[in-house]
Amino acid sequence: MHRYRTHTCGALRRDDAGKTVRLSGWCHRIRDHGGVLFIDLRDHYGITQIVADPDSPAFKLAETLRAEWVIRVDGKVRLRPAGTENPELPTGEVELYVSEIEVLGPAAELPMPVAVEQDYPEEVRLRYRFLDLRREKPHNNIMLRGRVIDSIRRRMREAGFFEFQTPILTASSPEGARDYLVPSRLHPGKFYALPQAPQQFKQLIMVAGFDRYFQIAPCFRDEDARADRSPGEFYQLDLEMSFVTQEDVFAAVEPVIRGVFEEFGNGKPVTPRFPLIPYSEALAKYGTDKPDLRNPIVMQDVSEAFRGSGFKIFATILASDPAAAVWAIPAKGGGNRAFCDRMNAWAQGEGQPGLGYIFWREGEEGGAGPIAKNIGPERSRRIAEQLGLGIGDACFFVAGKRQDCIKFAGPARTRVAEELGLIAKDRFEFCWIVDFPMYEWNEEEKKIDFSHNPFSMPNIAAEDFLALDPNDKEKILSIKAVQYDLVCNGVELSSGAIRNHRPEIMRKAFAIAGYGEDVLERKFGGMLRALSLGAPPHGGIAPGIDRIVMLLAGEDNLREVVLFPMNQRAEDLMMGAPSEVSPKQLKELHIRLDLPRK
RNA sequence: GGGGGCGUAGCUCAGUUGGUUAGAGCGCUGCCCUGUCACGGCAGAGGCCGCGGGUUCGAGUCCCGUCGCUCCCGCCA
Repeated sequence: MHRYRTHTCGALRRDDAGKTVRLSGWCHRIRDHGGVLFIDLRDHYGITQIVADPDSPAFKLAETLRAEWVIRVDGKVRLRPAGTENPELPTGEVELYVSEIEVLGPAAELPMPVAVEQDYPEEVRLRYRFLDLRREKPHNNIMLRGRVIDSIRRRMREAGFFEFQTPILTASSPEGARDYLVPSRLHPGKFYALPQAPQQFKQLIMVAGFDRYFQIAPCFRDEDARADRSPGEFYQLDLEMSFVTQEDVFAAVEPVIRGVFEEFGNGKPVTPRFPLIPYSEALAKYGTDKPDLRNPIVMQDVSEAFRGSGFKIFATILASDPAAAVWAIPAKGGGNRAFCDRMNAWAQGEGQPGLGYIFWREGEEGGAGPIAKNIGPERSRRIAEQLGLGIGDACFFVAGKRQDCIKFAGPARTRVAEELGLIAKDRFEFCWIVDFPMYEWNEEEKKIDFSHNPFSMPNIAAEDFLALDPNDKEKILSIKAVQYDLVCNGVELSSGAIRNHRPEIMRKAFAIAGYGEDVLERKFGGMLRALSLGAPPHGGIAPGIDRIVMLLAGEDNLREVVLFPMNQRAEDLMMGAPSEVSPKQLKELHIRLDLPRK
């Protein structure tokens, strides 16, 4: 007989009755009736009921067991007495009548219970993560994560991709997020950086001729956390392909993502063909570049209905600024004053002056509410017509500079849909956001900046781009990059691009953003040299593994799908990271501390 | 760096307009209980009410500060 077990705690069935077996596991729950005692013995695979009574030689020891002790039990499998089977358990038809118990790992009083489904504070859960992970939900989430990654690897290999490892200790990169730095012992005053993403490496892999790269890649960024953004480190399905257009990347990635969501999405419908939505259209219709398409509300520009109207606030805004607009958020089924007032109060809570509205009800086809009174029935009827609204519906309005009002209209659109219950929860709605602007205007520094990743290819002919006048601000700001995002249910899953593989275009692109040749050489010299020695056109994308698993697990916090997450302040409460180091270690690294005074 | 929420027993939480000795459930200790599966019953231990200061005859409760956790903004693909 094996030292610890002949079966797992999820294995025994009716057919095993009569066998003498050995199980090991944790005491999940103990029910001591005095004369008969039950232990639910738990391991990774399941739960089996152990029974002891005073006739058993193990009874005395059994009475001393407590929750979460690890024990080994020997005994005979028997059918449970008729009427006492537990249909909730796969092993519920049988039980193990115990003859011998060995305590393998006793447990002190628990800082948090394991066998209870309840919410516990993050601090306790993270400090005792190993206990938290024994619980069913966290345990299953982590197993789901592993299965998702297995499936992704299989799908990527089948699609002709090959997995590579890229360095963890690398060079600090000038663009993007703050780096995690690692001091060099051999090179006083110099530092490695942990990669924010293997961006340059994967491009170099393409230059090296490997054609199709992927990696479940750890990425490190020293930025503040959010619920959907882990502090410090996270994983991406990083991939890159040579000789491809944007369409080729979509055609490669979309089936992998869709397949994974269909495989692990518990039957929830997945968008059959991910629609392409230009960035500017996404902002106009949904008020965000990561729209939740489960929300059916589509916004529209209704400026014309307010221009020169009796609603002076909006009319004045429109008259005073050619860039101003009035944005409409239609609210089907929201046609009552209570709802409209509630939304207005919400907007005020968000620091807005309010949220103007019209609603339509029986007998007031010309619209009700203060705005309708001011603009008159003709104009409000035109608005209803433009947005396809009728009796029982409402419409909210946001006015101002386009960018400003979109910033608020997006959350308002979400809020309206949530309040009215318009969001179809049980589905995965995907889309590609395309045609991101290449540059944006930096108002503070009065200069042109890259709006995304500087490695993206501009979406105009090479000769036209090279011929651009760096002072032609309007033309430059209108240029799109071959850059795209993958969005699901309002969560940005991924960002990618067709890369700029032409050194002269790269030089021009950086020059427009105000970077001289010397800066470019210093920061990206290696990359430029690689691109000047025979680089294939290439592009890729990097879907976030953690966010994919988060969506599939139905969680709204990344920490629920990360094995050992750090807290919001980027501390590992269990391991005690970050920690101070010895003076000797610092000396070796040529580092002297200069701590902030407190 | 900024804003919101929270902080009471090992854990989850209640605690009235400021008023005597701060409560409940789970867990823990002891006792009872032979078919439970969130077993049940009786008894008990366990509190710097995050910390510091203030107002008050009196503060878990009100005010100020501070620390911690969390959500958001900034930041971040």
